[in-house]
Amino acid sequence: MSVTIREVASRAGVSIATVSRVFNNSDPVEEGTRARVKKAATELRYVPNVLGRSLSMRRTDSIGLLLPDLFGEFFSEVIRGCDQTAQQSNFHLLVSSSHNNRQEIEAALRMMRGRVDGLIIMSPHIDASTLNENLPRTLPVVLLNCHVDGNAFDSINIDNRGGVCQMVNHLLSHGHTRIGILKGTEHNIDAAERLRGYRDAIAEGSAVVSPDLEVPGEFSEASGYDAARTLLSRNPRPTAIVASNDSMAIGALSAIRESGLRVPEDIALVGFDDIPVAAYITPSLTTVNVDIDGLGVAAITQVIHAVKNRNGHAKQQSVLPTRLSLRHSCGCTN
Amino acid sequence: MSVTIREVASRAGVSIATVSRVFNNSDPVEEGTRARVKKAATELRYVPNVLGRSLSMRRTDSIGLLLPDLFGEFFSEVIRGCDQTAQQSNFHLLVSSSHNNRQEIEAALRMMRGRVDGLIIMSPHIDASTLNENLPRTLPVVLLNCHVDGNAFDSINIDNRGGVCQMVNHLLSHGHTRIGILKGTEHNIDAAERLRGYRDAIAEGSAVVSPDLEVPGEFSEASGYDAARTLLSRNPRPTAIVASNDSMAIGALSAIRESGLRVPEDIALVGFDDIPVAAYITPSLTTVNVDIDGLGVAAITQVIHAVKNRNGHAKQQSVLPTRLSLRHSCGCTN
DNA sequence: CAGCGTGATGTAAACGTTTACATGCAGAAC
DNA sequence: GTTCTGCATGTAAACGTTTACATCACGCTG
Repeated sequence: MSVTIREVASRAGVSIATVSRVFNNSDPVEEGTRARVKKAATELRYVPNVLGRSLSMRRTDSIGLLLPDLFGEFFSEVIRGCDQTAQQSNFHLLVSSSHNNRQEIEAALRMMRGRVDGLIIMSPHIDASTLNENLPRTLPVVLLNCHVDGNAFDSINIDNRGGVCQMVNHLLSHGHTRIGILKGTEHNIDAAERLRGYRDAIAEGSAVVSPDLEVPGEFSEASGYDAARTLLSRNPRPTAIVASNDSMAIGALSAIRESGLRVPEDIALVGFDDIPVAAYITPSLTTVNVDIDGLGVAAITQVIHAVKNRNGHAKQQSVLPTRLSLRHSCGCTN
Repeated sequence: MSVTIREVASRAGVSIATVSRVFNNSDPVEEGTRARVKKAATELRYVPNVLGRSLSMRRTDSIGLLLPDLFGEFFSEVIRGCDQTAQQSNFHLLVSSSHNNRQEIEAALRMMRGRVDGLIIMSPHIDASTLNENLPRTLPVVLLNCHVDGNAFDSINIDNRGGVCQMVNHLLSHGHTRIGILKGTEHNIDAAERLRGYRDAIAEGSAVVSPDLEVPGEFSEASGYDAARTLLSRNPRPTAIVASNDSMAIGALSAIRESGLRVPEDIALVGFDDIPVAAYITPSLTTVNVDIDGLGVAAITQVIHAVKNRNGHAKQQSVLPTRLSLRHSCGCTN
């Protein structure tokens, strides 16, 4: 029942083409006519219908964002980074989350189809064939922390392995040789890469290698708490613990306290992500810093670039570096 | 360049109407024709264009979600609750965030127009006239934690005032009479209501009333840290601190520790929201529990109900109750 | 004065669907 | 053998825009 371009045209005594021209500044329109059209439009409270516009122009000015299950501060930051950057370029964000298996992702991909000009996908469950089968080849896609082979798609990854390597080396330099890890969610690519960094650095540093030192978890505070209790019951006990993310580290800290041990005096503890709260807990958490906000910004920038080039640009795979945020929980004293 | 219903029709040797009927199960189609159409569609990898569909059907199957600046775990939870519930009803979520003044909100409202069948708005900067001027009267809207007079819109609010009242009463029952508050972001309705709860309970409980005990902040860990330092420098010092949310409480905890005081022995500390991390910090944080996820679920449920009734239903204003999560930081020992 | 460019506007065909209505055809009822 | 009923399908008009092309008036050039 909303007012259309036709009603504005008839009230202003012009054709619909002229109204369109006024609203898009696409062709010169005489000053008097322009004023009449504008007047008619405001009187009728006319707002152009985006659907008709999109259908005609074959673009939607929206970017889709496919996320896994949301938790913690991490995704707030990603979404914030994406949305702000998108807005600056006059794009909108279509967010869809909680896709935890291939079927759900395929459904989500099909849903997005036609609704968006480009897509950012952050999902551990995606692979190249799923993408190729469910997406038109002309749709720009940026993969965020996905594990997809080849260079057919733009991708941005965090240097998970490198970050953990650095961190383990740091612990080694503190003199630790028996270092445990609280693993992240199974089949999650971040979790797998962080574990790989741990194993590589442990092996290279000639520290103790033992399956007993690797405990499963799933990125939440609760699972960090449980996993740490398991690790603390090992004999001999590790003298340092690497948590696969900060939330798990916070859960672990609680478990360590409960068992009567002190951090970092009796046991060192480190995390990954550097979420804001990491600096404020006691002891402050040594962790691997990731520029989360920057991740979202980079992804949007890249996908918009692709949209403007009609996906004809050279695809680019990049890895975002990480750096250590050294605080107290590892035994550093600054 | 994507394949349309017309190409499927011609390949299957039928009219476009029949193809549409097959895809929508809207009218009976003979088994043989149906099979031919399906075959042609899969061969061509046909996917119906949602824009054409929406234009014709006059619905988009999307719900808009307007949020203020995102921070912390809170909004992740809200978005998660909304998205999951929306998906169950085959709706999508169009998220737009970071609207911190009236102009940005109006722009966002206009952007959403035509793109969504219903709208959830969470913004401290909204008022009834802004809504009426920028939205068609037929568009279902649910206001989340907004401060809009009258009963023209559906709304869901958290019982901010009641939650803080309960909490202050609890502190009074611990024997505290000099209780400070770290205030939330200025002009934010949640912040204002929580402050009101504090003042009312303090007055009613005959505790110390003083402007010195109210310190400004803005809902982040950093501002909680700063505000707590200010409060600790008061003479006499408060024996209990109410933070306007958990993030501020965490910042405050860090400041209190630095000053050499113990929580809860020397000073009690409480928060608001009950974000997951609250249970895992040391001492565990006594806070006002809000069913964040439930907030999103309720909002989506209500807006979808409105969409299905073409916004002709009786509007409903509801207040979500809160309850205390008693842990260690207030001096409780369980 | 013929011819021509130019600026302002209108006309109508896209864009990809859904759907009311029309058509055709087979079998049943009379 | 009509007429009626009902099913399967086709036709064409929406839905609300943008835009290529056509039209027309006007002033300028040669």
